[in-house]
Amino acid sequence: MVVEGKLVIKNISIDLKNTFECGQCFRWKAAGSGTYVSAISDMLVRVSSVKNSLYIFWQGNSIQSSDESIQTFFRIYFDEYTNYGQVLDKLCFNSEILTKAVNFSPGIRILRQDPWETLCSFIISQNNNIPRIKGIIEKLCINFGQYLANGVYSFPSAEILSCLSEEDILPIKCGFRAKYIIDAAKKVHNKEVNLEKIRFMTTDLARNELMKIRGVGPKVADCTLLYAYHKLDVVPKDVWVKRMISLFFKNDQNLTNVFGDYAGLAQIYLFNYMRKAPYSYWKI
DNA sequence: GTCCAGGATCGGA
DNA sequence: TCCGATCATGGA
Repeated sequence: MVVEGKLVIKNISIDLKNTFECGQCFRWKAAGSGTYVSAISDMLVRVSSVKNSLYIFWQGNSIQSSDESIQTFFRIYFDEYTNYGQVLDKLCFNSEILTKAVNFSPGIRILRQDPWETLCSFIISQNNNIPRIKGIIEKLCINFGQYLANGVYSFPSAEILSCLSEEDILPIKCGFRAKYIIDAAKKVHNKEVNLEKIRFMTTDLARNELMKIRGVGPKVADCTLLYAYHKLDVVPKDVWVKRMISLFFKNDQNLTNVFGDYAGLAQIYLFNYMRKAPYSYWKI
């Protein structure tokens, strides 16, 4: 049985291109005319934004949830209730580089993605580049996910992947990360690492819990905390962020003691700026 | 051919 | 505790 629904969120400041292509997620695809398509859970989802309204359409095959609970899910997924304008104004007030970054790519919102998909995606991200990360995740979904519609597959569950061996996932060409994915799937499925309990843990405990998985270090754990669990103070430190800090901040400074509770939000704007702005924009 | 990519692990000092 | 080599893969 096909279930469909739609939701319009009014008065929300969001730039879909900047939000979906800033490096926090890997599966939203441009579908023309400013529209983006992806799979969330077992739903095929299509979104577009006009002026200050966000239009969300979904269809699924076996959705148990009520229409109302799905609407609530999307309001939280797109972080409707955080006032980005107010927060960013405050953060930018004392930071010239962040002001440039926000002006360069405005409208980035930090999504609340599925913890398992986020964890698995950032395990794949290690020592890798974004185009290839997307390719590997795509192959993972095609091989082991469920076909939805329009060429879109769901992300395979930890349960599905926990039954596989490293050899089984050779087709996705993830290299040395194969053993990490399998270990993560097993530990998440048997609740040795309980992704639901992590929601209620302090940041430090949650990070240590995630790092019980082989191939999950501080960076992968922090990306999961920020992009799935919405810990907005967490700053994942990759090569770009380290590069940026060495260029624009003093030795004893880090993004946490400059931007406080929203350092992770500052981080995604700065990360995106460093990667996409021409060198002449941000060079000293 | 070499270098690098949203890093983590391992062994040796 | 810290440091360097190594881990697959593919594009530049």
